[in-house]
Amino acid sequence: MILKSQVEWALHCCAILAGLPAGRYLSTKALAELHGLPKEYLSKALQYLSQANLVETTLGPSGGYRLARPPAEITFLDIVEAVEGKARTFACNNIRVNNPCRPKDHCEARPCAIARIMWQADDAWRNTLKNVPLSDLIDTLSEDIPAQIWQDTFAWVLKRAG
Amino acid sequence: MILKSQVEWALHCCAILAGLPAGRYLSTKALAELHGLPKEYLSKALQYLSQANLVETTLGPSGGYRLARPPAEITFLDIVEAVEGKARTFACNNIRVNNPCRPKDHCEARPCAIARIMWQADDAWRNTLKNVPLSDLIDTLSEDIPAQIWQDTFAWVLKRAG
DNA sequence: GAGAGACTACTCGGATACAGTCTGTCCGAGTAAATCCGG
DNA sequence: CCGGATTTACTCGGACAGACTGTATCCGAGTAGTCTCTC
Repeated sequence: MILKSQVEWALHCCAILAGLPAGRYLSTKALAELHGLPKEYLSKALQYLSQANLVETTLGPSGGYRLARPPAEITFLDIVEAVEGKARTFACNNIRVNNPCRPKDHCEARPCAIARIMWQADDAWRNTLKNVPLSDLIDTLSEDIPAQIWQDTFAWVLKRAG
Repeated sequence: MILKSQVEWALHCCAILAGLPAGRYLSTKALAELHGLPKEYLSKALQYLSQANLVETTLGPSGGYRLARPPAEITFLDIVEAVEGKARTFACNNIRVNNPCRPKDHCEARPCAIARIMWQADDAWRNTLKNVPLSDLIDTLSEDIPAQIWQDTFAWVLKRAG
């Protein structure tokens, strides 16, 4: 079980979009070049973000994407779930009902104990992601990345932002 | 991203094996019938458990599997990792190095900030699973499942345990 | 010079192929039990 | 009746196909900007 690479791409793109001046858009083409990714496929990841109302789009020349909300109001979980879906990572198929010793009319009161535990772990995972807003990532990145590169990057981006 | 069904099967099988009297083995065939699963494929899940030294095997008539350690010393994480592998759920491809504004000789001091956060969530997930020993599952199950079914099941199992 | 209309070029979005993993199945090597035979 | 060799039947383990999701790509619908023509 491994998250699709789209998740990584979407997170990186959101980090860039979060640094855009208000009202500016950035195209898929620019985002793809910046990260060295296949433009057409990255487009699909951004579509997921659009369908989840995390980003807004504009068409035509100088069109592209921008965040639909301030970075402080977008969490990692929002982005991950937009790409991966909201389904739990553990699917319970209720195989306990196949137990030949179980009366056919027996009705289970609670979800399978195994599923409950696996879902607790899933909740822990999601809660961690839910507690990290996109703005936190920007703060961390601005500490990690040397100021020169940081500035150059956004100069590069602004030149392409419509 | 969803865990493979083998994980569910392995957990259920371990729960049954945990209830076996010391020294008895239970065959794949019996485990498959009990859970209504394809015997040959379930066998592969049990192989993972065997390779991880969670269970011991014996061949020949009345052969099968038994736990290699007391249930209190086997955690959910042990079982899940035996089947799914120990790789993190988020793979960082370091796409930040493709940034055209980054000097080619620049060496990153720390892992990508995005990866660090995703790995924190992964740790939270794993820690939850690590804190649930198999013995806890047995306790929960014996509360959930009506005593009659519980007894019938283990009578059924013992009849087939070699 | 200003405004309206048509044109163009660029964008996103969905529909379409390819690959890798998960799922499912098969058969062979090996072993413990059961059987049979001799003492 | 007892002990040992043989047979047997059952087990696990790895090798072999099919289905589904993830990956990658292409092309069409639509729009914002630009240019041109008219007033």
